[in-house]
Amino acid sequence: MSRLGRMTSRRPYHHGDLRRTLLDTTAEMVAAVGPSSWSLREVARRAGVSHAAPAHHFGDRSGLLLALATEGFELLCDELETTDAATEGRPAADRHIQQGLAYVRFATANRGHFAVMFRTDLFERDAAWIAVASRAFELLRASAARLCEATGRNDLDDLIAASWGLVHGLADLANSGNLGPLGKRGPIGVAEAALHAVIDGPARSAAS
Amino acid sequence: MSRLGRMTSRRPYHHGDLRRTLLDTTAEMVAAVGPSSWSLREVARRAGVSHAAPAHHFGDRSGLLLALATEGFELLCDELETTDAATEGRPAADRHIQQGLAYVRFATANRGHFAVMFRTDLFERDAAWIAVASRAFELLRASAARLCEATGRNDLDDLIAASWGLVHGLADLANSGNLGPLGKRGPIGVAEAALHAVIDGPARSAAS
DNA sequence: TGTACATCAGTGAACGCGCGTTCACTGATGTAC
DNA sequence: TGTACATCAGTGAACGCGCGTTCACTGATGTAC
Repeated sequence: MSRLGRMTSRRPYHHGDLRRTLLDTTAEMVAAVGPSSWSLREVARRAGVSHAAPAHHFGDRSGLLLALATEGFELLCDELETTDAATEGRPAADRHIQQGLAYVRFATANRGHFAVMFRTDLFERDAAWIAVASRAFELLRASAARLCEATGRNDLDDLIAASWGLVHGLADLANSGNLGPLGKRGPIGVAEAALHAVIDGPARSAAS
Repeated sequence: MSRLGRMTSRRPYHHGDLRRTLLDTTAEMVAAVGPSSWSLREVARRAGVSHAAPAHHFGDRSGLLLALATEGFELLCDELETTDAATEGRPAADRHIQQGLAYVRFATANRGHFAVMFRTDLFERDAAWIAVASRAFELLRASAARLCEATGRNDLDDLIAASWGLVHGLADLANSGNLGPLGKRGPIGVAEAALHAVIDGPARSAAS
């Protein structure tokens, strides 16, 4: 087979956007096999690149994970901010619920990222990770604080813990396939009903 | 050094309770490095036994994980049932909150088990796993149902999803060290406040 | 427009390692008679 | 109480494998003049 005959398959020496490709491929692999069982070599293989190439962009295994985790928080912040902007003018309780749903939406749509973001045993936290993780937390806090102010609640920290725990837990259970019969409505549906049941109180939930 | 001089260190050929020891050791390792990064050989090493010994009791790697996961659900059921018995006669809301705290207590006290129980990508579900996982779910459902009946709520499924998600999420965040400033009260303290804020409603939480 | 050179991105061979599993074995225990 | 034998639990050597990392390299790109 002549090399000259193939016009389109002539892979260039430089990849073009290898960094991006490696992040995407790793996210896919992590979503499939978890944040520990993927391998650098397999990622490189799927990206169509020699197994030593990733080192150029991320240093080592944990460098790639750190980059993925950081990107995850950025995507989460985007989702939260977009949702916040899109719900402007609506009641604080509604908006807070929508923030929670944004969390679940992000987590189920980006399973690879989500599976890695909080696994600080797998990488060394750096300034960028801390900054963006804090930013995500602040967005959540702001939403909860708005709700507290609107309703006269004075249990901000408890509301944060409850909201975050609830959406985080449901996202994790959904991603690991453990919602069982509860999951018939899909992760977002379950989370929406659960948040209503708990933020608005049972009366409203029952009425809906 | 003479072998005859040591009376106590004469390790017997048979271990005595190797199965138990392997489960404990694996739980420790999983708690330390996650449910994928532990190795059968290291577990055997720590148990002071040849690396081929575990195969005798669990077949292979995933067999050991399945056993650990199943035991985890048994421990969880124990915790829930004990707590349920201990709170007899108290109001349904209190009892439901205590069930949630039992979940968090179990998850933080048995991190290795908890990290494995829902990871059905790592082992093949068998009849025993399904049975005991269902039993745990039924305990949760029963507690939520009692609360619904006592208060006239008709959103059982939503209450289950909210409660389970909340405690599961907080347990996971606590175990991965991501509760941040929220975690100052400890996982149980956070969960208790969050459950109050959401089950009793904010009024009571604020008053406490 | 052309040439020299620095920089960058990706290669491929080599390394050493720990792993899971298999297998024929041996030491210990329990049971039948 | 003693002997034969089956069963069970653990051994240790061997296998083949995929892994992460290192390293000298080469192809491609960009910049200075």
